Amino acid sequence: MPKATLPDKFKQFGEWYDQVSEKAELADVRYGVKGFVVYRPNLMHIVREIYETLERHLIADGHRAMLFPLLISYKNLLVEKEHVKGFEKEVFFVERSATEALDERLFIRPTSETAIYPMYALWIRSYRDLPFKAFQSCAVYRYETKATRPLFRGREFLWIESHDVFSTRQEAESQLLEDLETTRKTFEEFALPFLVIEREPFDRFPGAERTLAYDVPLPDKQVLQSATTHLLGQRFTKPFGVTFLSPKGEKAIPESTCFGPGVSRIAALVVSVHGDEYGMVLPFKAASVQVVVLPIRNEPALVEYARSVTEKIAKAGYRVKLDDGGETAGEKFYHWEMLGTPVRVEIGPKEVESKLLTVTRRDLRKRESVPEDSLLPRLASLEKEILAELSRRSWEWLNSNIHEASTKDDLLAQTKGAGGFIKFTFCGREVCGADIKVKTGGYEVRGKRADVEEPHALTCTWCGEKGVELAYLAKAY
RNA sequence: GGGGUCGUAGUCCAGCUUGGUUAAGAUUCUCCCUUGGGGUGGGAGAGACCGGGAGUUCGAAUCUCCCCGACCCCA
Repeated sequence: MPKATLPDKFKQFGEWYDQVSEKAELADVRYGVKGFVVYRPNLMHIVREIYETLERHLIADGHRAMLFPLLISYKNLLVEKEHVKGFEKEVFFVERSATEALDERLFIRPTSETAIYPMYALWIRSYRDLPFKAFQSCAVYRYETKATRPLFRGREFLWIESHDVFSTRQEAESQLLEDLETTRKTFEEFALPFLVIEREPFDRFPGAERTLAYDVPLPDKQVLQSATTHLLGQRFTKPFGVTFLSPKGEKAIPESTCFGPGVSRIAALVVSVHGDEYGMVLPFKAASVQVVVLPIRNEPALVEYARSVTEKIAKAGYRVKLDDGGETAGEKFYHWEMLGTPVRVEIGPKEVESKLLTVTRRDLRKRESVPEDSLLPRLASLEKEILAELSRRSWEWLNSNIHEASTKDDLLAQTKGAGGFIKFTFCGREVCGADIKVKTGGYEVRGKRADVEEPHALTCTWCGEKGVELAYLAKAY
């Protein structure tokens, strides 16, 4: 029987994650600057696929790509007060070259509102320019003081930020739902689950009027926020002087939204949610090698047949690799399992003789025999089956981590036991949320479901004041 | 923000208490032989200015101080 390569990710998630990151050659933490990691090729493939998917859906939703500079004039930071306050401690400043002070103080984008809105003020003149929907794929920088963790929390991370401007509040509101769709479709392609939760007023992005967040529990049952979409209203358009002329010729201030899917974090989800004790488990979409053809021994007859099978698969459009290295079969199995390669075709004397191929799927680690003639249709069905299986498992994982508390004692007990999300009736008050956090050892009110209405009790489960919503509580990254 | 633990080949680590030969082992990597349907076995070789700096000393991986970094616990 094959031995597990990694620790149990549910029992020792930190250790599991570090090891898979190293053994599958994902992020390299030896770069030597706190909060900054190197994205190695195996990780970059996943990252690029996530970018491709998000960008495809954003473009289908009417967005266009753009790119703003990394550095922003310090003056821009002062324009919107609440925004500054929210980011103050996390902003990197650029104030000098090696030999002299800069003419103008600059800062590195922690997010790009302050770079983008002054330009929008120049570009947007009339209602005909609206809606204006654009995004950029880039890295942003925040001086995190808490413990950093590769991909989950870094001082540099990759994301997309879309910044959309509308004539009316209604259009802006509905953009939040479009962003939800973009997230839903993207997550679906990577078999990832999520809960879309509207953040409490006291927990919003600095400057936002509404914030929807996409939360996913990791194997240690702490919750990761993977993306957010914000209704900014006139919060930025007004101070940055973005205006438009209405059809009647009246000057008006437009409404805006922004959407920020965290590509680094989504990549971390792909690794963490699907992975097992043998390494990554990737859906076809995320895999740089989708099918590996593996001669069981390095003998000419086997390699030759394996090569013909490889070519056939390649012609059908799959990313396929022939592993004709000199390692033993077992070593190769472990290697490709660590990398999460969805399908493995094993070629030995029996296969050459019978043209009956041995096909192993990574998600279930099960072998089956497939006649060579049926290989391509079987790959096509495996692609769907693996995605469906990973999706089934990951949603089951999410759902099994949603609990409900009807009394304060119940809530306290739950926070000590199961972890994950705990549903409860909340009064909506910040002081109550703060009290919960202190007394439960770090559980935070995430907010209520944004996609469905859920009935709540009359009084707050925690403090007994009037209840306003069914909220979700979780420990978060 | 507060407290704790730890930094020795790419990786995991012994040595440190009690300073003193060439810093040991495993894994990894290269080559040879062997083996081959779940990490074969053997041999040869490569790889470490012991996290950085300063100090104590005839002599520092080992003792002292500062800095950097990592991990864990608590707010």
